[in-house]
This record gives sequence, structure tokens and C-alpha cells, in this order.
Amino acid sequence: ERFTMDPAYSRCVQKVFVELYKKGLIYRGKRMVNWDPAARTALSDEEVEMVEEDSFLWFIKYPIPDEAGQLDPKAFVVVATTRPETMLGDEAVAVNPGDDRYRHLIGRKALLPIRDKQIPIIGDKLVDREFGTGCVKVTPAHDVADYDMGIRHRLPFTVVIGPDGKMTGEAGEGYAGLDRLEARKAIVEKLKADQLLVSISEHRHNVGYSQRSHVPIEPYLSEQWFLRYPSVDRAAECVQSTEAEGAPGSDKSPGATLTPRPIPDTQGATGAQALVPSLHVSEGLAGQATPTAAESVAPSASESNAPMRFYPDRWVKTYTHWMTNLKDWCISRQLWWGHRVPVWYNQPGWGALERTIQLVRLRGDELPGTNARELRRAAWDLVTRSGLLGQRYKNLDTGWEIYVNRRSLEHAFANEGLANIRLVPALPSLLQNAIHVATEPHVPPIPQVTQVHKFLAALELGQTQYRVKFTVKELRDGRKLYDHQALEAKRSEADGKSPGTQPLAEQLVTRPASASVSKLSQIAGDVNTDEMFTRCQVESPGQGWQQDPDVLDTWFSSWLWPFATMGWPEQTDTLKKFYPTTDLVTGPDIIFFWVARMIMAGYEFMGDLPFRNVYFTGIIRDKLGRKMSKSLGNSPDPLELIAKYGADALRFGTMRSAPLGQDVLFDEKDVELGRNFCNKLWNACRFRQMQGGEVQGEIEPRLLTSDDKWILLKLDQAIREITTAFAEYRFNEATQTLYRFFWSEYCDWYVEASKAVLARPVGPSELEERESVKAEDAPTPQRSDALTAERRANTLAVLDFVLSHTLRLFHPFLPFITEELWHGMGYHDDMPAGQGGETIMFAPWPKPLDEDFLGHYGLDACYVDMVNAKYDLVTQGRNLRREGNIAANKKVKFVFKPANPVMPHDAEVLKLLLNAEALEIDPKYDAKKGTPTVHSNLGELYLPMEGLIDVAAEKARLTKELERAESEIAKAEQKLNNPNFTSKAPPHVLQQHQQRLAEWQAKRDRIKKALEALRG
RNA sequence: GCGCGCUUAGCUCAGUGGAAGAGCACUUCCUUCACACGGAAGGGGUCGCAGGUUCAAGUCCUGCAGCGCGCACCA
Repeated sequence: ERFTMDPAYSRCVQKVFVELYKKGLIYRGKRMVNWDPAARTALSDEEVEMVEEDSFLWFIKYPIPDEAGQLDPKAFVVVATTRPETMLGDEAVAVNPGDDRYRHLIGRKALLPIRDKQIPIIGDKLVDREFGTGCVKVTPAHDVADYDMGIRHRLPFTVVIGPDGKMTGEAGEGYAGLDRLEARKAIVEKLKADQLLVSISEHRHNVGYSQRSHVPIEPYLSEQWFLRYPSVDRAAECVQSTEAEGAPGSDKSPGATLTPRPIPDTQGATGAQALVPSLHVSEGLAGQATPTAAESVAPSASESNAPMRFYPDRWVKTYTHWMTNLKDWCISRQLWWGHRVPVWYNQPGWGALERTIQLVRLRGDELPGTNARELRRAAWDLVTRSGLLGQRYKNLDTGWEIYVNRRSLEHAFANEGLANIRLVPALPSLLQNAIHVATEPHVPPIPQVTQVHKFLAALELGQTQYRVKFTVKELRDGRKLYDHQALEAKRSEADGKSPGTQPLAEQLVTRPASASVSKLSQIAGDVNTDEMFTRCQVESPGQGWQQDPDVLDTWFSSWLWPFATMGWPEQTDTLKKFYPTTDLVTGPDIIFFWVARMIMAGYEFMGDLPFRNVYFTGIIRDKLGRKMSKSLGNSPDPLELIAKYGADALRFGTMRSAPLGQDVLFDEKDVELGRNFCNKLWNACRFRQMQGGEVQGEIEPRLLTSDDKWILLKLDQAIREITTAFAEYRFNEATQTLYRFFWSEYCDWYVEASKAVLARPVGPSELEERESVKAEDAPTPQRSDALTAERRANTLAVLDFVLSHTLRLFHPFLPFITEELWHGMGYHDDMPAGQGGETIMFAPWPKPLDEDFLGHYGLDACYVDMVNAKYDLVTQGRNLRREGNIAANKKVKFVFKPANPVMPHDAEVLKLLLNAEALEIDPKYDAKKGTPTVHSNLGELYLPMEGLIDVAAEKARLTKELERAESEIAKAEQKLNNPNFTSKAPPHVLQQHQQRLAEWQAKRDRIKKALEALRG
């Protein structure tokens, strides 16, 4: 057990971050990320769920003014959009450059409605001419595709939707402060009023929802930490589909080991011993080559050389597709809880500020009625009192100054309802990280701040830190003081030979005028400012350094699981022994989140893959096929189910209904089945206990009954089937085999038949009966008591043999009840030293019965057929009772006319299972006309019913049986008369069909005879 | 759009070229001594549709239909 937030594990996570940072694989950048406006954090692409929704496509008219800026009502383009609210941030209209309809417009300007702003018309290949009007509005700050276009065409990035999902001041009066969906309505109304809305059509499209908070995500520009995935090539190649290489697991030989999957050596392995998956307890330690390992390592020709296998195979395709289309992983989250980013900044104050504000925010939730200002005040107070900001902080109402990490400030502002102060990015490339300061003239919660209003920023540093000075001055028309275009203009000016009349520094800074364009470029180009102000390391660099407030995506800790749990980065013995591991059991829904990333981390940090086999379970869904989820409330409480049915029942029932790789619709009935099964198992053991006698006695071959041999052969068959099922990861098949074997074969037939030996004392009348039986070894009356006791003990030994095997076979599926029964039955005392003892878990895993065993106990396969026929006779005999309307509890007399001599034991079993008052064995029985009869190759079974014979009914029943036989014969004959079949079918199939035909023909003849007798 | 599943009894689903299966539900009978959370006997199927390969197809191939899931920058 390991908790990823444990200190040791947490250190691993941070070390990995530092290592990847030093390799240059982790970087920080301003990117378009998936933003969750409810949780106010970035998300990875994998955390976004696409949901298909019915929406609308709004067609909006954008006027095209002429060169002189005059509007002609006939000059316009129509764009189609699903998100009208983003038009406030439009910076261009794009058409496909190959589109003759619009090509001539490229380079002209369009007038953005509502904002009355001129935006360029650009040409971009990305535009699909077929969709909508072939003319697209471009909102670089609020759409991933538009962002790329914005970069390509050097468009401004105007942020009109804030991190809270509300429109920013940039959105303009009347919209700022509105929720994005409210803004959409308002804008549509406004466009209608202005007659710029051409039409609305229904449109179905995909909307990304946050997996975390289930709100639509916003594409949002923000500064985040990213990871360029490591060891991608090796991870992509290590698993391959085996489809093309012939069916896997074709080795169905009865003696198949539990580990038929070869485990080839991996190139470049760290030298750690590959452990062979095995249910046997191996004495061998790491470094000792066990024979099992040697055998298993030898690959067969048909097997793939890929070192890893997926079960089921088809997920390889999904995996490979993802691996070959990797995008950098956004690993930072703006959350309170998680592993913190091990990066430190030497600007004091802001880290504490950030955390304090969040703290106050949390507390504020408990204090209804507190307004944002009070919260903010409280935050400032806390910060100042803490002394972390010292004198750098001044009264907010008159102006303040703080050294700050821009992203955190932006974030803190947003979280504090100070959305009217927004710092937004201005430019890509050199000034990508420059600050675009804007004011928002809409009414905010804090009057003093609203009326503020001038922001001046000093850009002193490059990449990541900014020293920002804010002073409160008068607002001028609510306009931003400068925008990126101004900046860019100034920059080109400054880069040019002749300095502009107004140096950029003066535009940007009040004092000191230390920042200049040249300095900016110098910093950005030549100086690694990160070294000066940023350190990536696990421990704090010392006084004055503050840690990045972001935390890491939870999967950034999970992907280290296979080795971080075993002491990495120390090369512990555990790690050496168990890495690479053998099997991963997980759900296919986290192939990307977890499996793929663990594989990459394994190669990157251990130099070898983390596991050899991946078993993908199905996903348990509700009855409607929906995934279980807290919000739907469709998830049953496992603890309640366990209380109601038991843990074993839940486990067994679920596994029984979950085939390899298929999802399962959860049904409590399955758990009920499990519960019923546990009950059956318990009672079957109780039956054995109630018989008393020695536990696990020796089995004497001479005394084995046909039923004993039958159940031992059936056990052998079940073990073989289960062994194969395990080897191929078909666990539901193993449970079904066990269920069938134990319930249908052991309980329904064998236990019932064993009562002929166990539970029925041999009385004089029965001995007389036996005298009349022609049997080779009929007991003499004198010896019968002793013999009965011996036979009884022998049957008990068989019961114990079968039960002790069954319990072990069931143990993986029913761990609790089997452990309890293992002890309760006394089997733990009987195991050889080191094999049984304190727990069933150490007992040897059952193996198929070997040749010696079969030979010694005379377990010839013919007993299966013989006993099957006997039981079939019983079933048919019971059917006779049923059809004769004889109540199940009424004892009646049967007559059996055997085709061959019958063993007394078999006669006894027949009598018992038929619940007969008596079973008369008469090879020469001459039945009365109309006596209900069963015909089998063991002989004929009659149910003589005095006064109850219904000739017509019996005739009808036999006719029906005859029809059945005829139809089976016809089918078999048709096959066997086909020369193609006889010449091409394999001999054993041919033989099967011939035998079948013969059996049905014999049966048909017997039925015919009986029908004739009935007429007679 | 691309990819992957699924379609078999009333329901939920196994089924690996060679007799169509299970659990639940249903009908009838049975509290006989391990178990009524049980036992016994039954009824119930054009294996989605159409072609093809094969001696043989629920199973392999192709196409179609319906359902589901993943991926994808068609605004």
C-alpha cells in the first residue's frame, strides 16, 4: 500500500519533475489550455470529455467598409459561428485563399459589429470552404484553431472571457461581467436589433466538458507548465498487436502451464531479473534462474517479439494511435491540493499572498454575506501581518506596489472577484510574456478600484517574472492605456536605427526608466533570467525564495507508480527483484491517463518497461449502460452490497459476468447469484462434515465406484479448463467452469449419488435385492457391513479430495469463504509441511491429474460416458414421473431391463436418484401395453403404473421422441452421405458423427418397438 | 470524418469452424435427512439483414442496418 501524497512518494514526484526540467522536457509557457471555469484550473486534453449537443449556428453579417471607411449596405461577409459571444474578441475574418468567392477580400478590412472595430480579412488554408459560408470569424484568444491562426497572422489576443467564465471588461459595456451564456443571448439580441443576424440554423456539435466539474471548458490563454513526453519511441514500440501473427494462446494442450506466455528478454534491461508470473510459490530469489523461468522464456515461433502484451489485444490500436499523436502534457493545476511544483522564485511575498487569498476565499465560503472587498481586505491584512510583504505593500486605496509573479497575481485577482483587473498577454515571440494591462470600466464590486485607474507596468525582466508597479490615477475614458499594437509599434521603432521620439520605456514605466526595448530583447535573448530568479529543485533555495503555488496533475504522480512504490530512486532490493513487474490490471478508460504514461516513465527512469502484460477489465456500467458516477448517483455502494451479500459474493458475481474486455451492465442479480453460490459451497462442505469420519483419508482404487471415477475425471477436466482460462486472462470463463463443475456436476449429481454409499444403511431387503442382480463382485451378506464401512470411508476420501481441490480453485474468486472452509474442514492440518498450514493461500495450486494418478485409480475416460448415460437415464426416468403426474415426493416402483449386467452400486444409485420405492432389475421384463418407458443404451426403464396407464398419452410422448430421433438421424445422415464431408473432414470428426448416427438409430429402433408394443 | 466494439431465449449476456448455452424470469411438482439463498422436470432461438469462403459458419471474409464507445482544430 502506498499513498501518493506520502512524503517519500512526494519526493519522487518532485525529483522526477526536476530531472525532466533539467533535461529540458518540462517548460513553462503561455498556451491555449483547457480551462475549467468552475474549478478555475487548467486541465489536460485527456480530462476533457466531448459531449455531442444540439445547438445553433448563427450567421452574422460583418460589413466591409470601402477604402475611405464608408459603409455600403451591400458590402459585407457572412460568418457562421456556434459561439456568438466570442465575437467581441474577434481580430480577423478568415477565408480560404483558394476560395474564389472571397479571395479578392483578403487584405481588406471588415467591421466587427457591436465593437465597431476594423479587423483584417485574412486568408488561411485551415478554413473549410464547405462549412457554413466558408467565411470564419477569428477569435485568437478563445479558440484553439483561431489561436494558431492568430500566431500565424500575428493577430492580437483579446481576452473577452475571464477565468471565471464571465465576460471581461475587454468585452465592452453592456457585456462585461455577464456570464458567457448570458452574453451570448445579449449579443444575439443586439445583432437581431441591428439586423446583422442573417439566420440561425440548428447545428449538432461537440462541446468539451470538464471531467472534473462537468461544465463546458473554455479554451483559455494562460501560463502553465508543460511536459514534452519522454521515451516516446520505445514506449510506442514495446507493445504490438499480435493479430497478424496467428491466434495467441493456441497451445491448448491439457498440461499447459499457468504461464504459457513467453517473456522474452528485453534489450537494455537494467539487469533486474524478470519474474515469471506464477501462482506457485517460488523458492527462488532474484538472481537465481529458476527452471520455470528458463522454460517460459523460450519464445515460440508464433509469438510476437514485442516485450509487452495487452489483453484484449485490440487496445493496442488505441494505444498506438495516442502515442503517435502526442501533444505536450499540461501538468500544472491551479488547485489547492496536490504535489506542488518544485520551482522557486526569489520574489518575496507573492507566494504567501496567493495562498492567503485562497485561504481567505475558503473561509469566506463559510461566512455568507462577506463581500469581496472584505475578503480582500482580510487577505491583505493577513499578508501584511505576516510580514512577508513588509513595507512593500501600501494602502490599496492610494496605490500599492508589489513584486509579483504575474500569473499568480492574475489568478489571485480572478479568484478574488477582481476580474476587472486583468493582465493579459500581448504578443507572441519576443514579447510573448509582456503584460497587457487593461482596465475595465464596468461596475465592479469595489467602487474605489473602479474609479481607479491607471496602471503602469514596469517590464524589467524577461521570461517569467515581472516587477509591476500599479499606481492609482485617473481613468481616461475607460480605455486601456496601450495595447499590444502600440507595443509592437514601439518595439519596431526601438529596434530600428532611429529611436522614436518617445522611448518605449517612457510609455511603460513611470520610474525608474530602466526597462528599454533593447534591454528586453537582451534579457529575452541572451540572459537566462530563470537562473537568477527561478530555481527548479526539490528543496527551497533558502530565505526569500517562494515556491510556485501551482500543483501537479494527479497523474503526474501516478505515472511513477511501478517504481516509486518500491523505493526509487534508491536501487532497493525490492526494486531489483520486482521490476519490471508482470501484470497490470486496469480499465481501458485510463490507457492514456495512466498506462501509456507509466510505460514512458518506466523507460525513462528505469530503462525498462514497467510491466509485461496489461489486463484491461471491462467497465461496470449501470443498467442503462452509463458509467458509474457520483453526480448521476447510479453507483451502488459496495459496502452496502457487501453487507447485504458478502464480499465474496460481490467479487464472484461480478467476475462471473465480466468477459475479457467487455463492459458489464451492473445487475444486483449477479451479486445475488454470488451469494447463493457461497451458500451452496458452504452447505456442500457442511454435508461432508456431517458425514464425520477421517478427513482426507487414503483413496483405495479397488473401492472406487463409477460415480467416484466420474467426478474425479470431471475434476480433472475442470482444472484443465480453468488453467487455460487463467493463462489467457479469461477469468469469467474460469468462474463459469467452476460454477458448472461444482454446482451441476459435484452437487447435483455426485453428492446425490454418493448418498447411495454414505447415507443409506444396507438393510436385509436390499441385500436380497442385490442377490438377484447379476454382478461380478456382489458382496456376500456376511462381509457386507465391513465392506460398507470401507466403501463409506473411501467415498469420504473422494469427497475430501474433490472439495480440497475445489476450495483451492475457488480461492482467487472467493478468498474469504474458502479460507474459512479450508480451516473448518480441517484441510489445513493435512497438507504436507510448507504447503498447507496457516492459510489456503500457501496451498499448492491444483494441477491436472497426471497419467500416473489416472492409471493408479483406474480413471478411464469410458466412465464419463457410462455415468453420463446413467444420469441421463435418471433424468428421463424423472421425466416419466413428471409426465405421469406423480408427485415428486411419492415413491413408486421402477423396473430396469438392463442391456448388460449392472453393478449393484449403479442399481442403488438409480433407485436413489429416481426416488423409487424399489428398482426391480429384470433382464427379461415384459412390460404391459402402455407402460411408460425410457430407452437408453444402458437398457430400458419402465414405470409400471397400476391403473394409471394412459395409452394415448404414452403414444404421444413416444411419437414426439421418435420425431426428435428421426430429425437427428436425418441431420447426421445428410452429413455422412456427403462425399465431400467424408473425404475432407478430419477423422475424429467423421467418427464422432458416425457414432452419433449409430446411437440415434439404436434409440429410434427401441422407440419404434415400444410404439408397436403399444399398438399391439 | 477516422478507429474500435456490440447485435444469440422475455431480460442480462457467455460461446475458441465440427450437436444452440448460462443466470434471472416463466410453467408444474417437491420443505426426502447439506442447501427453499434449495431440489426435480419443462417451455422458450430463422444466432440483426444480404452475400461470400468452407465438406461444415453463431464463429472466418465483404457489404448493409441499428446501438454504444473512443479519437478528431468543420467555426
